[in-house]
Amino acid sequence: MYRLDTYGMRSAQTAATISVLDRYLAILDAVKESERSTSITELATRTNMPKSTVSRLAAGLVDQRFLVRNADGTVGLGLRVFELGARAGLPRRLMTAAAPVMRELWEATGDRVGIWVHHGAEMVSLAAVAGRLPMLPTRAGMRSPALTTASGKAFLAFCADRTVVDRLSAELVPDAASGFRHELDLVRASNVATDAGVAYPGIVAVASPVFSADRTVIGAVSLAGPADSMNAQHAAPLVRAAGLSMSRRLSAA
Amino acid sequence: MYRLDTYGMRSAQTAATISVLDRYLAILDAVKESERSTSITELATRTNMPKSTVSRLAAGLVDQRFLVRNADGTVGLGLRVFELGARAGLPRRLMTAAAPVMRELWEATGDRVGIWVHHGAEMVSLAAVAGRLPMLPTRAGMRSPALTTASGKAFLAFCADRTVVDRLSAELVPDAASGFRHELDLVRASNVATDAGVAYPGIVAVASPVFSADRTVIGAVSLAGPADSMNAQHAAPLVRAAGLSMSRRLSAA
DNA sequence: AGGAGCGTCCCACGGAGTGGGACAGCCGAG
DNA sequence: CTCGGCTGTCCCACTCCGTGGGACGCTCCT
Repeated sequence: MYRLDTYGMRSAQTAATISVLDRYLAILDAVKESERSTSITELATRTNMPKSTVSRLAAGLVDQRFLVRNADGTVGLGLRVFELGARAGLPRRLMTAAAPVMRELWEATGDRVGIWVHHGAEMVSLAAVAGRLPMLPTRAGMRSPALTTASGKAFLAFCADRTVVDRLSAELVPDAASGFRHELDLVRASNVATDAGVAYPGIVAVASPVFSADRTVIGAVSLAGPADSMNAQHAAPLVRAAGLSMSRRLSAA
Repeated sequence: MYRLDTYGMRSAQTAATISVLDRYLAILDAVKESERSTSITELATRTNMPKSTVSRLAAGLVDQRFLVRNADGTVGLGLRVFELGARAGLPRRLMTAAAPVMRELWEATGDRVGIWVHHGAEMVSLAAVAGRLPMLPTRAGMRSPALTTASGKAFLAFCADRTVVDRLSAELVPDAASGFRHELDLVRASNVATDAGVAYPGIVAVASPVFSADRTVIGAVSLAGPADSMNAQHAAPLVRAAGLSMSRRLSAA
């Protein structure tokens, strides 16, 4: 394993040697990705591994209850991943700090409230409170593109790591990239980012960054509602206040 | 690897060959178990592995963001375990079915409400409400002994798999075991189990089973409060109703 | 400087993981 | 009933990846 393959390997292929861990996690991811429970054969195709290997590895994961085996032979995510996930430090701290604030925001607006953290090219939802009106499936563990969503922009605007922003905006054509930079400037000035139906048509979202004690962004709080009933201008101060409040509570603890 | 060691291995030791997966998961568990973030050396002692091995394996887990590396070199659980955990099927379905009911129960009583599923000799908490936000686990992933807690007894009383009950009650001295069986009979008759300070001193808990569509128990809902301010007799009907309501919602979806 | 602690890296060794293929069970079609 | 196609599992020779003692570099104390 290991990042550098000391001997140059010719030919395309995947190469770069795959460790056992990669295989196990590929299986877990494949299971996660599929909405319902998954058959071994399906996993084999999705992960590009021999069926026999998947069978063996999956059996190991089942033994450890990272997967559960259903009566029909398919597998789903097991209890153990839940136990682990529920203990992940950063999400927990953010969530406990955010919970009461999210609720206040929800009571004040009735719209969908969510908290997000950044990962790669996406934002990962930690928790969401459903709004009263039309619902896109928003739930914990869900991902949304960082570049286009309000929460993503709120995060990126304050992201200290320039390389992250550069890498993401590299996918844009030059003038879109400069427009994007400009937008981030505005976000920095106002502490709120907005998305008016770009990421999800008909839905307006407003988001504000959340900072940890050392003043680095760790996520964003967002408010989203139908374009016709929600007013971004009106919501902005509320969301900004929520972001600030979460940051304060996070530092306090 | 594999369960049966075909050749008898003499001497004590651990033996029984340990697979890579076991090692990885031992590390994850060790990290989970410790409240705060953990050093590599500490993990090495806790898991009984050479430091060098732990370092390498942990690095792999960090690469995959199953662990996060803090500035001081310690590690904690990463975002990825959270993402996985948030998608585990059974907990999710139970939680979404349970959330509104838990909230009602909380509003009616003000006491601590939790839902639990069974695993081995313990009950695992899926979610606990102290605040008003549904779906925000206060202390999810926590474990309690199945034998002594209200939720454990509520589950065991209806557990179709006799071997589970037998195996657990095997640890009791004979007359305690028969007393336990008798108590389970009462639970079956009333649909509620009670624990008055045995598992946790000064705390009274009442629990009721939750059934899936096929009428098998999958967990329990519990209500817990301080012994002096909570009345088990009074709470019982509410908890029983909550259990029924959850079961109904679970079958409906 | 010296020492004690940490985490990482190196690399010869060997056992653990690999996966093609045989196999058994379960359907629905012929 | 028998066939073919579909599952998931098991076997086992081959080999490659994980192993871990020990060297190393680092940061803190004393």
